[in-house]
Amino acid sequence: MRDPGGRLPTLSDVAMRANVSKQTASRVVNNKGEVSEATRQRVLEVIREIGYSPNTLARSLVTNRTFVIGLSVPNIDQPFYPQIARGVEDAANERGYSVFLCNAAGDLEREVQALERLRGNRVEGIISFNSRLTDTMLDRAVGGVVPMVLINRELPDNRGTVIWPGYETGGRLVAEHFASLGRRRPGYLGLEHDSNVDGDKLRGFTCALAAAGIALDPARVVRIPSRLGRSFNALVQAGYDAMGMLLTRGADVDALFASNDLTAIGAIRHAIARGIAIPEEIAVVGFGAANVSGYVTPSLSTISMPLYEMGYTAFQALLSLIGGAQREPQQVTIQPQLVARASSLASP
Amino acid sequence: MRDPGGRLPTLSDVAMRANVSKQTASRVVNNKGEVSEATRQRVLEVIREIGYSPNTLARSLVTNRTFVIGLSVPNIDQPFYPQIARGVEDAANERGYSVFLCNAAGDLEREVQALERLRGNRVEGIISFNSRLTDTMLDRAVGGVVPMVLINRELPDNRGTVIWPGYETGGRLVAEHFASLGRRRPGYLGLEHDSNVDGDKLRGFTCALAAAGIALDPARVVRIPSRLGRSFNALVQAGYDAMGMLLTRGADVDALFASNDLTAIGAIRHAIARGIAIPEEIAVVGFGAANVSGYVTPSLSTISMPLYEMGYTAFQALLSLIGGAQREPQQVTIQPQLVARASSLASP
DNA sequence: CTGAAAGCGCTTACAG
DNA sequence: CTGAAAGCGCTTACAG
Repeated sequence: MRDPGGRLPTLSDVAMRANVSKQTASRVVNNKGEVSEATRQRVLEVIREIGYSPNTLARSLVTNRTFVIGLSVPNIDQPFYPQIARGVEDAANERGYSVFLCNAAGDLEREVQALERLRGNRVEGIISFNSRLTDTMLDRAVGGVVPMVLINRELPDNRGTVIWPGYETGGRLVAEHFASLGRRRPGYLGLEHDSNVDGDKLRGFTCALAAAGIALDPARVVRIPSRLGRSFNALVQAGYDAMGMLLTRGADVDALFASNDLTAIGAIRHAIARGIAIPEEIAVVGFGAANVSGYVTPSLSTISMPLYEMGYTAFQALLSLIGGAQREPQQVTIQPQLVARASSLASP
Repeated sequence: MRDPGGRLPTLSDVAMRANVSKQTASRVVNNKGEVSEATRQRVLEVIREIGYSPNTLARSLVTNRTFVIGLSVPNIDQPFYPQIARGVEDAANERGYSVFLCNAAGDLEREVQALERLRGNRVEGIISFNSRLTDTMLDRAVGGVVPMVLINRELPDNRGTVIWPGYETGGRLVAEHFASLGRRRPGYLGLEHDSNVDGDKLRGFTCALAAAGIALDPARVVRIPSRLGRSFNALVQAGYDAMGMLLTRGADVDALFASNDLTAIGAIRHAIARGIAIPEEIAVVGFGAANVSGYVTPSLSTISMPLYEMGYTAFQALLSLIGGAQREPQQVTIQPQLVARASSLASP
């Protein structure tokens, strides 16, 4: 256990019991450098005997490499993030890296602490999703010295890599979908905290609507005031309430684009509770392709982001920063797709 | 960045520029030991100037403490696990600990590698959920020397702590629910990989049924052959298929207990696709209280486990192992609750 | 209130 | 093929 036995066996212990130098023991542990077969076997046996496992911390101290990266997300307990996390971790493991997971929970102080802790642990890089930190906070936390890949956010000096999902394209796809369905009174249900993300979605939506000769009436736009990192149920509830506001306001929408699958689900539930037929009276499209969206009733049309691939790509981008292969600031865009389901299509 | 500038500033750099010894610099960094206000200010300024951040690895090497724990789950991209992970991480952060997350993905080799990596990083303890490793594999991987909390699994020599959710109680609750609804032909839909977990659920179910004078006909029991760590959609599909088997077999069930919310959802979809009314013809109850379960149609009755609390408790148990406060092997049981919804109740 | 020395467990040149 | 020495960045007794 901990205190009683004290420390774990070290390389010196191995060396001593095998009658070789630490140096030689190290050679067999790392399988590098020439060692006679006889001594190799002897050392390996001692290792097995005393249950030796190399102390990675000590190794890192001298090699200056940890093979660890940090991943910061607002809240792993929301759809989207687990799939992204899997993508990151799978990519990382394939290259011998481990992942520190941090939930920022939409709390600035907590996010700063998490980043500082990551830096203290000398992670080789950080992937940060939806960071709400200001440029200076970010700089202070990581000292502007840890390679970073940011998703949904710009970087201070164009250092590192920015991954920007095609939110604008997503908004455009929804607009074209509505137009093709002959819906002329579209509405938008967004999230305030996601200002830049939301802005992109709305911009794509508005532009493509305009191109189809449809105006987006401001009376048909609602933004949910909310902080990041809310729970699953809280987001559904927020969508429910927002739909209430929209309807109470008397907005006669015949199509609704909700910027998040969970708020879309809430909005639909509110509409149904009021006896409004979905999609006949209001066609609804969400965003994010959460797993849930295929199993609600009516099944939810949504803009699908390749989440796993996004995580996977993020790690690859980070790795090329770590390797120093990439000098120029880079911007990666990932394109979404429309998945049309019952909530927007006439016939299920 | 990485190679170019080379290493980050060290405590020696701070000491040199502040004209003090490393020792004194260390005292102000750690806020421990007496330092005159003048030198403290001088040192702090230098720290800010050169952007010094203590190297936790070096510190850990001498203190023999890392304040890091490992968390191994089959697949974070399934409901249940994210909420548990949040509970673990929140509890850990409150005590100054960080969490290494590992997805075992139902792959034994990957799980062993993950554990070895954790040991190499000298995590102070490990929480492992649903490990499929044999006792010997587990022992080899962690050297029987890292404090562990296992969920859903026994420990080799009764070392550490075992958390066992009240699966048997859960099964009993479902049986009593069915009995009170007057259902006399219950069926069971389980997962093969979860043999011990499944066994408990089934045992509780069977016993309580018997107590109510109802027999569980083996023809009404199906077990899905499956490996651990499957995706969300794969589990729903598995439930869909299993329901098909049950119905094809001609089992005339009037109530179904599915051991997992996702397989329950799949089973319901299959039934509906065949024109079977839920709950009128078959009452369905799932297990796990996944977030989704409240939003499908009909909403899914389920056995609710306090997932977040489970994670939180797991960390606390681990901490008491780490502190050496606890010597005796401990077994913690967490009790579930029935959440009755439309899939089992006559009126929604 | 401050500092010189030793050591945590490893690897990296450098000799032989 | 093998080893003695130095050092990674820190903290811990021990002196003054």
